[in-house]
Amino acid sequence: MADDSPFSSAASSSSPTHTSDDVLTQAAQTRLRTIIERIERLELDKAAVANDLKEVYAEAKGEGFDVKILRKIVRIRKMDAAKRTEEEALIDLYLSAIGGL
Amino acid sequence: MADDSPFSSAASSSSPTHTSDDVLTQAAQTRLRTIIERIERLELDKAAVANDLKEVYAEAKGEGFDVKILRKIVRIRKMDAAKRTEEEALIDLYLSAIGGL
Amino acid sequence: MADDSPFSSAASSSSPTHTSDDVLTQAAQTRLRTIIERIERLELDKAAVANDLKEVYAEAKGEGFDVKILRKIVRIRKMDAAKRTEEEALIDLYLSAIGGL
Amino acid sequence: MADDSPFSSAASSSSPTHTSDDVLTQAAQTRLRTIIERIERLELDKAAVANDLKEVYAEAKGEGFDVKILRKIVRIRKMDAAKRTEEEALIDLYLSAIGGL
DNA sequence: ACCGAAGTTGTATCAC
DNA sequence: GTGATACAACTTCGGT
Repeated sequence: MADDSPFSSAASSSSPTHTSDDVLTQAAQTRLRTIIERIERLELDKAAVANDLKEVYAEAKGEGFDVKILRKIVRIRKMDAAKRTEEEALIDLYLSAIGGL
Repeated sequence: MADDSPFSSAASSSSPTHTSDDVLTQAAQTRLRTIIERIERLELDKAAVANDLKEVYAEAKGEGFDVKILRKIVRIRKMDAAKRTEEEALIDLYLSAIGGL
Repeated sequence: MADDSPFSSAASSSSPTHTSDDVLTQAAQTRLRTIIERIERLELDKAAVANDLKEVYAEAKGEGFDVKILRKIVRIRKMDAAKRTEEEALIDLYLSAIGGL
Repeated sequence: MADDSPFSSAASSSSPTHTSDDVLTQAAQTRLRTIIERIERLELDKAAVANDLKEVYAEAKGEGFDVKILRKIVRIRKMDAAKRTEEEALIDLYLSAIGGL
């Protein structure tokens, strides 16, 4: 049961010169760096899209639409009817159980 | 596989006397009320603390301190602390990843 | 004090032919539809990026990297960046507080 | 128009020995420290209350209550009737404007 | 499959 | 009133 996974045991710091990281092979370190870079690149993309969304909402707001309501619309359209009904029923139930609003 | 959770299913209002549902047992209704009360009490506490904070900032402002700067200092100090915590957690994680200490 | 914002007030459904309200002008309705579409398109993009991220993590995991550690590293690096930004902002604030540079 | 506010102009660093902070008088520095401490103390309180809340919800969940619904209940009770009605009306309006769900 | 934790999103408050 | 910031809620993900 050989173990070549990057984070597993294997010995460390042969010398005090090394501040860190000789638990990982050179290859694994490079690979790790690549992975982190890909992730951070994707997070940038994500932020960009999020920003675009913000802009659309801002623009809509500028034209007089109510952003809060727009968001609710989008959310409701995403949610299926059954779930919605069920949730409303539970709310009513709880409310009446504690004696109304 | 008994089910004694407050909702389950079961039908409602056997009699018109009850404005509220009795899908929840009397006990569950009481319990629910208690929970809601505790929550609402805690939210009051929370509001009180928030108010105290506002007052401290207002007082500081009255003495000529720049609130925006104050907030930023507090924020940076919080970030410091958080980062330290995260770093410690990372170390623990590394340690466990290589098979405990 | 003209009001050309999409909602305002005004009454509804002059005729039973219309299932929907005509409180919104035809133009506003079209605009609204366009906005919703743009939003939903962007949410698709967002989901796609999120999916790519998941894949990178999954792949890394397949190579033996610990996902939790990876995430923490990314998180700490993000905090670093944020902290640096905050610190620069603080300096600017200090500078303006003492009357510019 | 004398200016004795802590953050205002006044000259600085007479010597390179001082890394910082002689823009503020000794008294102001002490005062600043006190303020920061009070703020951080209050933030601890705030965190404690938030934690208590979490516990109440967790406990309720343990007894079979649906946390999501509990939160909605609390929110609804806080929100006044008028607002709620208005919001629902707007949602219906928008929905019908774009031709239903 | 569930549970707890983390991240993300939406909302409200506050200062300008 | 608008933007920033802080708060709270909901969803997702990884682990068990």
